[in-house]
Amino acid sequence: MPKETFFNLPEEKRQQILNVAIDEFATNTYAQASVNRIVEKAGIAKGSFYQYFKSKKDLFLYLMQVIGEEKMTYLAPTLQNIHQYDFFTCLREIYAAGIRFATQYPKYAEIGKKLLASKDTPIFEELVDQNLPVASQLFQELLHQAIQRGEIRPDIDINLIAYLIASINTTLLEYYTENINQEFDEKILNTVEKFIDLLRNGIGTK
Amino acid sequence: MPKETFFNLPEEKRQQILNVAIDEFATNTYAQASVNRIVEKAGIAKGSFYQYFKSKKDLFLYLMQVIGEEKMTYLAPTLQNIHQYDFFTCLREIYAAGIRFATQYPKYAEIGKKLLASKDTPIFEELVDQNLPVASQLFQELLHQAIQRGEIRPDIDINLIAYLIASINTTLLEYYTENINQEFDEKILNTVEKFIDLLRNGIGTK
DNA sequence: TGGTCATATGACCAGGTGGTCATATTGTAT
DNA sequence: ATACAATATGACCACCTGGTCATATGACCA
Repeated sequence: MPKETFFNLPEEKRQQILNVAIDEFATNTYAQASVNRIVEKAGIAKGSFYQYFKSKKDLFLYLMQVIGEEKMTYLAPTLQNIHQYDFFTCLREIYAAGIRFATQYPKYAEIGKKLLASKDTPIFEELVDQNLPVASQLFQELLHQAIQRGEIRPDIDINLIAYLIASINTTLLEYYTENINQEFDEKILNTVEKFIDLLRNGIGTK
Repeated sequence: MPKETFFNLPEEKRQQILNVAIDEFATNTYAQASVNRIVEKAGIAKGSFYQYFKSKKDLFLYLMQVIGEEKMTYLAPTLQNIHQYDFFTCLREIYAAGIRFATQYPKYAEIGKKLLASKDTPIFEELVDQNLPVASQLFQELLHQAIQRGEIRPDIDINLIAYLIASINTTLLEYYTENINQEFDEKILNTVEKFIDLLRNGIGTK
């Protein structure tokens, strides 16, 4: 958590610092991101930075919290109605929410991607420790319920499929940020639809 | 390319240096890997390193070449008989070859994974420039042929599915290195089979 | 005016990085 | 034994890193 000094800052300056930090972490890994560059771009003294944050890690963890909360506002509506829909509808909604989030905050998505790409680094462990519900676990639960309701073949490997579905989320995002920049939601969601169809005919009851 | 001096080295010493380097790049990203650590662990002087290699990049690119060649010997048999089998058999063979390779040389696989995880870094561009045939392109071609032979629904999005299939390769590998260390080939290949089944019922002609 | 307190500052630190280079050591051919 | 080239060496370089700290600034209050 940032120090009180940071929250006492005028709104404008605080946002400026956060924006610069977001840029830095969206462009570089946690390890490669540089406090020196951040203070330079933000136009503050090195010493000031350490009046606001305990450390580079402190800033990053705070950023992750902000991003996480923001993402939750996108996911919450879906997660609340999760029992009203069948598995594939849920899945589509979750993917769609993720894509809307990434479209709205591409830099946040980039930071998340960079983080996932750098597992096995200390900062990653620290984050999942305090942020237990990894995506894959959510999908495992959904799959389990879907099987009980007879929506999905009971002979699938839940762990594997959940892992696959979770990673496809990232992959779909990557695919679109690489191949089709700035396209409209419609076309993106159309692709999600295609993928869900593929998945349904694969693991759904016929 | 390493300097001639490196290749004049006695076999044993040369291998020792390579092994240490492989360890270093399997444990760290290219950016995080340290020449200082390498020379220390290899028991050679810093100056000697730069008698053998033009730079850190020189060593890494050479390593990638060695790894690439090694992987090709695993893939070559499959790629040669590529026209004799249907799409899904080809796919299974390619996945299987990849998994056998990763089982045999887990450190090579780790280096490859680290590299893929750090796209958008200069070294990555440099590598794909001289190493054109990215996996996804191979799958695109296979899909195209399979559609012409009527093995696959013609209405799929080839780009997307190829990208998905390519990335699943990495994902499957990750899944197994994370969840089931040191299992026997049989079980791993069993999972590949499951996944291919899933894919077939999704995009195959019924 | 003087005192107090939160904040701002940048020189500085120890420790790392990739890379260089003058010098020392070795092997070999004469 | 001598000469010459190939190789080995580690002190050194400039530059970077995250983090510290004594000092300066300025706002508010008495």
